[in-house]
Amino acid sequence: MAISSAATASYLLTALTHDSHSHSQSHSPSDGSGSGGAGDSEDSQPGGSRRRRPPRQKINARERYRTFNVNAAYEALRSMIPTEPMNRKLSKIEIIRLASSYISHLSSTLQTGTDFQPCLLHKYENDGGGGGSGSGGGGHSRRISICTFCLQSK
DNA sequence: TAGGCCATCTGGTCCT
DNA sequence: AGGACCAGATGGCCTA
Repeated sequence: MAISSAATASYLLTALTHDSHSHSQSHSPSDGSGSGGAGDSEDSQPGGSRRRRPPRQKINARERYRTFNVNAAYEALRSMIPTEPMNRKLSKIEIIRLASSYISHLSSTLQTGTDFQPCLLHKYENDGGGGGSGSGGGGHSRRISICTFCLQSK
């Protein structure tokens, strides 16, 4: 992560628009045979006996740009999740899980009309129905799950 | 050093 | 046909 910068975005865009049919972009994160994959994406084999593969640079650049956009979306989502401290580093899976949990928390806040442990209150209010609010599981267990954001809002 | 996380490459599939 | 999306593979970086 931590790639979010206008410079990176502009680099990715120029890499896309310039078609990148040159090996001179050696300052890029990985222009041809980077860290991953088979690496021999080039069509120039010394022996020349191998079958030529179509140049992948353009496709790779597009994929990099797509990944950049995905990461930008992760950052946008991350910025909406309150954490302590606020700039705490979150992995992608943590962002998704916490965002899901935070949405549930906000939903409970709306339905109960209070911001003091709304998830707990909401659970008690719905206890008669039998269906647990979210969290899934077997449904038979009586475990009380403590909402992270309820704990934070003390 | 092992494990987690990530970026990148790559080939396949679906869509326009 | 070309682009978008996806999942698998791979290697690098960081932390406990």
